[in-house]
Amino acid sequence: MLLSKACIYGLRSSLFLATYESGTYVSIKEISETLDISFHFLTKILQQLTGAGILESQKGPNGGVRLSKPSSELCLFIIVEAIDGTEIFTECVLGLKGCGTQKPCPMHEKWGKKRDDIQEMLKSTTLLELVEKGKAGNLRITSKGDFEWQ
Amino acid sequence: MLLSKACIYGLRSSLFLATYESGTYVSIKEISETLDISFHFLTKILQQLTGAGILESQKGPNGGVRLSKPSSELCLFIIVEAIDGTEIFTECVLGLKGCGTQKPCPMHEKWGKKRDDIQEMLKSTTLLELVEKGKAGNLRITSKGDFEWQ
DNA sequence: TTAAATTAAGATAAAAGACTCTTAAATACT
DNA sequence: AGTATTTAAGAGTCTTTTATCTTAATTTAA
Repeated sequence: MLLSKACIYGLRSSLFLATYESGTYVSIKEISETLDISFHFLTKILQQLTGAGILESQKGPNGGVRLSKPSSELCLFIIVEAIDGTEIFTECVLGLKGCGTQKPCPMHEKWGKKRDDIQEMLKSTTLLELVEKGKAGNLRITSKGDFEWQ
Repeated sequence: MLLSKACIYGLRSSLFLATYESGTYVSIKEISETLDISFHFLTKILQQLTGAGILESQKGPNGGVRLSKPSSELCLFIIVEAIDGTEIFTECVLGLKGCGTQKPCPMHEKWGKKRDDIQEMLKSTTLLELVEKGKAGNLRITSKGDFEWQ
């Protein structure tokens, strides 16, 4: 698995938040129920995103979390970075520490290209783009597939 | 991490075995010491590769393991497949079960391409190719980098 | 100003992955 | 035959990830 579960949940939640009108807080309970993710676990993950400045949170009734920027300005990369870090974009496919152009492994060049491709993809894909694609094709963001795009 | 540690150790060991003259058994102890991998853990991993027909094993003095085929006929994919399985080449980047062309997620197409690229790379890369590359450039297959190509 | 709603934070538990230890089985060599 | 060497196999431990439970802090609204 390329991304941790925490990271995947963070991505799905961000995508879900991007379907809401900008500025409205959505409670974590609602997110966790809609996306079928453990509430307490999700709370911690979204705290990380809040800490990273990707989300804003509000306590109390009618509180919740929301995107800190327009969905057109949020790419997948910064969410992955905030939760899983950037190590996955630098680490050696053979697990060798310090593998790089200085002292590479035999796979370094080939793997480096694929890694960079993935990173580029995550950087160039915005939440807005995915929401538009999702709406247009009625695509899934839950395992059950019962999510209705607004 | 894309590949499990077990898988990485399997790949490194296979690469190491490919530096030996075809037919010679190499003891797991030697592999584990050279590549700095826990002996008992490695034993199990190599048992998996033996079970999958990628390696052949021989018990007793002067026993060990060896590649079952010429290194030119062994690609990285079958080693990954034997240890980590093929799920990594089919699973959804958002973790949605059953995500596919039938009922895709918004990332399905983009991620599918990257996944396929990686699979293609692993299928088209043989142990021989990596050994030749390693010898030519004195590249690393250990973390310490103290490995000497024969 | 009190009660309800909600995120924040810490402690705990369960599951999975990574690694270790022990014993058994097979084989070669003396 | 006996002994040392080596893989095979099973049980057990440690660590990280994933998930849960409990309590605290904040905020809205009646």
